[in-house]
Amino acid sequence: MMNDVAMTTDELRRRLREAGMRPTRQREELADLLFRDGNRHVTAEVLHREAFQEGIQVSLATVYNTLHQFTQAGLLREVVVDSGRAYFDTNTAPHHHFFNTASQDLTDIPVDSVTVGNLPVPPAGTQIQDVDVVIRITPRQD
Amino acid sequence: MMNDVAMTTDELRRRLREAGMRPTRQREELADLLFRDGNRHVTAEVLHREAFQEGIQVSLATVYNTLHQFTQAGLLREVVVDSGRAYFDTNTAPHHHFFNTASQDLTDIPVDSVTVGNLPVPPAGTQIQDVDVVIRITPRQD
DNA sequence: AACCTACTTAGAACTATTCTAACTAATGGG
DNA sequence: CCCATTAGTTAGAATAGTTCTAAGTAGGTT
Repeated sequence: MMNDVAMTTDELRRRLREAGMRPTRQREELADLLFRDGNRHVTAEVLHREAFQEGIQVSLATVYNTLHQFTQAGLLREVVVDSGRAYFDTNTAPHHHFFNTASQDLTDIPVDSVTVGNLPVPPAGTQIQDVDVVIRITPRQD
Repeated sequence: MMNDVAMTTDELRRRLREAGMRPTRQREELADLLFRDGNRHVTAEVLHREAFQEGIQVSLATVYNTLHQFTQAGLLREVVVDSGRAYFDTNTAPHHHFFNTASQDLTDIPVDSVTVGNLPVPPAGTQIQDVDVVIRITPRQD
């Protein structure tokens, strides 16, 4: 199944219901912002500001709740690249990230252009959950 | 040069001087905690508590300052694995990490047991600074 | 419509971190 | 050795990001 980021309203409602969530105005409008224009990487603050600018009335608390609930439901994925704020990625397929430390900008790395080979054996009593590769980049000084 | 984590007082003083820092009691005692027992991964809170337990008088502000200054001087390296707190690693040689999401425990992955091959070309105008691999692990459910 | 329960919200609370500005200590010159 | 200079330390305030609380609101069901 391909990661069809642009999602219809019906598709979204179905997925919310499957996850035990009611399709509320706030969740639908935030989902529209998140999924209508292809892959995105947002923080709670950024999404909240963007909603406000579009005239969508939603509190910051609801933005946080929604981001976490969507993540639980598999609609989003959290990406850890900064020890001060959480980023959420609409692309839930396995892939890795560039993080521009100067601009705080997070972008996807095309799946096949990094290969992580030769995975280590996890410590006794544990199992691997995820393998995250973050390539930190800076503006090039010429 | 190998990463000689256990550092003599003289070696430390030299490195502090090189980085333009005076060798103060607080910096020397924190350095001792950090480097005397091989590789460690600490948060500011943890190091501060540990110092307190050993009878070392140092404020939390100084712990933060010291961790950042040591990082600047190349004695430590910050590892980003949690969007809520910063971890610092005494091992500054290139290597990657396991992060146990249940226990919040961070451990090194032996250098050669992961290979990241086939690095992608960074976006125009940028250059690669670091490649961080974090393998998130959980307790195994049997 | 009425009821139940999930959802949203403002604001308070909390956690990690940084800042401020007053004191203290290391260093170097006389 | 003492003083002046400047870096460093500190308590506490401030800030940033996030979560919590408890009161009101709105889906969904009957």
